[in-house]
Amino acid sequence: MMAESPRRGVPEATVGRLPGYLRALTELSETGRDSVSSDELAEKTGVRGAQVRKDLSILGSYGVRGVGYDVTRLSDQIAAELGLSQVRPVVIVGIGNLGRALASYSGLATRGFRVVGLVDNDPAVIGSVVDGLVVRPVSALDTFTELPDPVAVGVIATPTAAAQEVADLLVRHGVRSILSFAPGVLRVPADVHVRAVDLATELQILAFHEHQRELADEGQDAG
Amino acid sequence: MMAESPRRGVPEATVGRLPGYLRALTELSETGRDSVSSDELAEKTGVRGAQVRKDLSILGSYGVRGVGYDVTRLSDQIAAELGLSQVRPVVIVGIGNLGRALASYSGLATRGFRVVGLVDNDPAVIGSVVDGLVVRPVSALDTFTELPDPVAVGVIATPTAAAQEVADLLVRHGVRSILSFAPGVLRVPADVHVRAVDLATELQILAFHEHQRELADEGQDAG
DNA sequence: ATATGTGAAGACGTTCACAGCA
DNA sequence: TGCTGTGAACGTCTTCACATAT
Repeated sequence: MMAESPRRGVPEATVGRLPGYLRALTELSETGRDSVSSDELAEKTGVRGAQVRKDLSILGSYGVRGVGYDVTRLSDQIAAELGLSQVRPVVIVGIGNLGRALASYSGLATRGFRVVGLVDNDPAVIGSVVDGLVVRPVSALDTFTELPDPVAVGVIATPTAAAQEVADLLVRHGVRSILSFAPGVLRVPADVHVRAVDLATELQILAFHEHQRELADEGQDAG
Repeated sequence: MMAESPRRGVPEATVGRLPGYLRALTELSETGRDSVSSDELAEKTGVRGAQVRKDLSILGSYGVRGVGYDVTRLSDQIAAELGLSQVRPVVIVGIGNLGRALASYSGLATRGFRVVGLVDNDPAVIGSVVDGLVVRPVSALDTFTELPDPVAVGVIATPTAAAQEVADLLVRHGVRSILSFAPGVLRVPADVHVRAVDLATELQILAFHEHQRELADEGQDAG
């Protein structure tokens, strides 16, 4: 009745920090370091040492007491946990400035992904070459989703008005992970994962804190 | 010694949802609706009704029992809470594809912000016009930070290697809110707020869940 | 001596369930 | 009757503190 594997269900909060650890470990590896302590890893990723240890212990990781963690081994383990042992193909829909920025972002290739498709519906853009790939019409989505290794992640970089339609299209083509840069909630089946990044939301959160400081300053001046 | 206002310290989780509520309310307002229930607002923002009510009660909001919330009034109240009663000036550093995408994103103007400065260090880019603004050299940052209404938020859209340097520069110019699109942790004084958006991190989190489904599928086939 | 791994405590966030009001 | 506002229950995440291992 119970699971027998060393760890069951990595907490979402931990999952959110794994990419940061992985990035720090990659940097350490490039500078030739082969061991790192939880406190140093914490310092490099902006969390506390105890948090790092808890996170890594959830993965069933083996550090060495009195020494630290083996950089290469831990790196491999986190990559495996994130499913990055295989390179994951990505398709970008909407090749405006944002789509272009994403297409040419080298951080993707170095961190487990490969952009295999660029799609747009603007005839003026279709056929142009961006970062070595020809932009294809939306109708060509099959090309990328019917491969033996089908596209895993769809990125929506279209105007807001088209986002839901594109999401529906991606879902119909079997894509189960979507990263959207459009504001608003996308309606998708329960087995599809969506992450949304919204610039205005981020700025508004910053504005809130800015505003709080203003209130605090006023309070001090006039209190 | 103690605050007397109706609410002290809005929880960070609530702050993170306020922009979503605001967006939904703006849409409702545009379609002429003047009242909305917590359940409807919840449905439009992807949270639960009880969550909406809890969040709004923290703001000291007045809904009407049996009826719902007044769209305009609630909208104004959330905008005020987020410090959006005044338009906040934004400067974007790094005018590549990403910087351009941000500069021409209409969602900023409609949601409380105004891009007042574009800055780059590439002579080939300096002097060009993007979305009605001339790109200025980094040395011109003073132009935007020494106004009577100084720049509130700096956006870092540079390559990774330049991000920390730009952050230092922004801080030196008095900017206390930074939105960074570069991977990695920026080192800033404690009174400066940083929010980081990293594409690769988002994709890796999606990859994790994709991977989990693969494991689940295998387990079902071979279990 | 040094740094991991982890139970226990504490802080934080969400959901329930219903009293209270229109 | 309908929907808000909220204490209380519940669940999740973080931090502490120290036993444990090298």
